[in-house]
Amino acid sequence: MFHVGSARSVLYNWAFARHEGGTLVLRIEDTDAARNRPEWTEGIISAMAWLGIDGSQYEGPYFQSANLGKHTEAAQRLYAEGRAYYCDCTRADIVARTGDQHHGYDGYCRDRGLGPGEGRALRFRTPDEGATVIDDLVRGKTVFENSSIEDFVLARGDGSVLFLFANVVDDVEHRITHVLRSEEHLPNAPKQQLLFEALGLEPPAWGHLSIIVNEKRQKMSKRRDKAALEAYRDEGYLAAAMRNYLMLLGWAPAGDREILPFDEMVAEFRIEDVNSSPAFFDVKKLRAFNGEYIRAMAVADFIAACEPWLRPDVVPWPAEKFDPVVFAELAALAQTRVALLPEIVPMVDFAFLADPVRDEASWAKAMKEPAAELLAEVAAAYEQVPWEAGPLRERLESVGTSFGLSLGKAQAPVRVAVTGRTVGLPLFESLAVLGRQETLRRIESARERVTGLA
RNA sequence: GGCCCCGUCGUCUAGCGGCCCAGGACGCCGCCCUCUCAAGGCGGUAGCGCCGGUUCAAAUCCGGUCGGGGCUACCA
Repeated sequence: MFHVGSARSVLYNWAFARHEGGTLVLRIEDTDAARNRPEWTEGIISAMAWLGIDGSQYEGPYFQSANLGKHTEAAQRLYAEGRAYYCDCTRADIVARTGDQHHGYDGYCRDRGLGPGEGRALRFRTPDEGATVIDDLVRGKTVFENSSIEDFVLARGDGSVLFLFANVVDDVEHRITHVLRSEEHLPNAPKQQLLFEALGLEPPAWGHLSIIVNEKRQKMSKRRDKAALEAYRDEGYLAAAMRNYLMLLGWAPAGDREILPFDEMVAEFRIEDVNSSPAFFDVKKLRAFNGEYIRAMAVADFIAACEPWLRPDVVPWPAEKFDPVVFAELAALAQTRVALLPEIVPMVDFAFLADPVRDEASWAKAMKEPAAELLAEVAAAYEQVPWEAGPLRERLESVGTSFGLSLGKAQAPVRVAVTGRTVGLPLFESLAVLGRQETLRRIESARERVTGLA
């Protein structure tokens, strides 16, 4: 699963890496689970590919267990140097002593001199005095009193190391220079920085990006919120629009610009300019951006982008009725009316359905007096006209006039008769594409129904 | 509870002591255009959480307060 929050970090990461000419390391921070859940990795990779981050721009996936030897080696070194000690306390022991579920470790085994053994965890001996300051690229300096940092666990009773520690060793292994991640990891930063120092290594530059929140201002969750990037792709959002929108969460290019080419954003982007307050993911604005990007496309590109929603197995009309030439003509008319790709389907379905859908609300609204008579007159007038938008419009307009109706009023019954709905593509162009025979058939069928009902 | 982070229109943001009785965008409202619906054009709506201080001058600096959030595992 690819969390939007992560997507955002990756995006920044990427922009930053491009800026610095670096490489992105894709690391699945899960020793065993990720191996058993290849779809996690695939999800991340496919989401990255969708956003335009191709395989040549990252390394990975990389699993912690691949570096097991180095992890235990580093842990042993810290133990040998007295920077870590063994502890046989269970969670229950600690709670019994401190009387508080939410209290950190109390340091009970600090000076008991326990050696390694089955069931004994290795804890880091946190400095008693002083403070650890995290100089963060996005939030400035944050001071953590060392006394407020508990003696956290480095390795479990079975010898396997924890994420926090494995992370540090892996960062060294990968020669990571910048750790850009989500704000929720900020409390881990001082612990890891202490670890770098204990290992005699230079800590990386930190950058903790704010989280993305839902309407309740809480961290987006995969369970509650639509946080998987792939879901947006499947709903018809364009990668370019998505990535443009995502870039604007917490950062803005100069000059009151919002929609601009990704290359320009990358060139202008500086991690130091990212603001540190959480942002709400506003789907309405994303949708508006998507519409802008769709309108900016060449018609041929728009048609190509619609393809996934035109596949025979997802489409509401019989596959053999689909005509790409007809679709191309209608698509040109639909482009300014589509904000999300799948919205194209109900706009053009009338052309490929044997009978148009019948939206009852539309019928009730449009098929009032004198609809039946008007439909009959229009049908008669359409028997002979040159079958082009201009003449079609003129004839309907003059029929309307004879009923004392404006064009706006007069077109409604015809529109509903032919397309089934009260709103849609420009009517006369649509009729021109549909053809005389089918248009007359639908008008006649609608007239009969209206008469029958009356 | 403890540690930490955050606080400009409903939302995303610009702003880094005078250019700001706060600019842009989405949303919303109105008008124009118009065969419906869009698109487009024009206009409008709405905000510096609060209280003190520093200063000739504060959205911008300082203190406090209130509010929101994150973390708090031998998970990642």
